[in-house]
Amino acid sequence: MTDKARDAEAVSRFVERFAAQLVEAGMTRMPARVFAALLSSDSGAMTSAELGEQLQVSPAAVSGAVRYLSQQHMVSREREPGSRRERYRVHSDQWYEALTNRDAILKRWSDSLREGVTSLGAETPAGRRLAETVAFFDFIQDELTAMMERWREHRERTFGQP
Amino acid sequence: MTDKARDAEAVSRFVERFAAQLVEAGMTRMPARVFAALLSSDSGAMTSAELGEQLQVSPAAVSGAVRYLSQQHMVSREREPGSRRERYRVHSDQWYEALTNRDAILKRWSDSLREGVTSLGAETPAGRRLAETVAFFDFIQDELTAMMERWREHRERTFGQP
DNA sequence: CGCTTCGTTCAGAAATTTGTGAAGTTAAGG
DNA sequence: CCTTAACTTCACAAATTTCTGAACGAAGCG
Repeated sequence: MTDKARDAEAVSRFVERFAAQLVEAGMTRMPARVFAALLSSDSGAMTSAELGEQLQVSPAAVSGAVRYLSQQHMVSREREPGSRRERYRVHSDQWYEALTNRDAILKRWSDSLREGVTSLGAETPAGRRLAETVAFFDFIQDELTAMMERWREHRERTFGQP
Repeated sequence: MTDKARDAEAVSRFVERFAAQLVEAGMTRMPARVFAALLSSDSGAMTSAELGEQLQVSPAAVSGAVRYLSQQHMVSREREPGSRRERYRVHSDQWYEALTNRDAILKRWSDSLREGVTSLGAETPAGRRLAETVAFFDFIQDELTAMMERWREHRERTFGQP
């Protein structure tokens, strides 16, 4: 068994294992696998063909997964200049990005809950519970922002330049 | 249309709307609907029969949803003493609980990633990326704990006793 | 103790989701 | 321009998930 083969096997084992964890946490399978594969590639970027081969799936499946992932800001696409190949990349601070984008979801929850407070009546017990929930989400939102800022600092201190 | 009927309609509208948001964020439909229903009830607790009626689903569906929700620590079960009815309850700090339990997931991710660092080699570029990801999650974990503590304080100041 | 009322579990039907193959689109290279 | 390579899109097949109805189990009440 060559070094290269050994690596491929180790990589694959990690990819599938980690992807399974992501799935368990609510992510769909193919995007999870693609993301894990990118995360464990040395360059941090792979072409559609490479992904298809590693994961043993069709180009169509890769395409779908990648579309989903870029909507979620979990990968970015790059065109290799002067080639029809496209590369999909994870940045090392990709989780940071992804988490930041959860803000949008929290915002919508807040809005929806606020409507609930109005329509159920701010004076009713249910209204009060919803109001408290709104307060929680607003609090979390502010805290998340601050937390991400601290991470950026922490990261620079620990790993060098941004 | 009586006051009660009007309320029921307004409640239902909110429940379905908010549940839809939860679904959009990855939650399964029935648990989302049950949770939203509990959240917008005045007492914060409902019986299986009440949930079934409000949501127009079978007892079996309620049972399944509730099982899921209590595994996720998003509702608690109460036995009404001297009755075969069971009540399912959301606490006002239920989100706090739920988020705290996400820690377990983060922990498993960290562990899985650490394995990845070892098996891919800490000196490889991929290994370094994974190591940075581990650092991120560990950071988040600590921050979450602190954040939840701050929320408890904030909540007491704003809404009165714990 | 049996009756009755809730709740749970389980097998299966229905609906949704997921991935494939094939056709379509865009853009590089001769 | 025409060819070819790469990705995307679409219709469909397969697998999975989700909810129901029915049978079962436990616990109060007469």
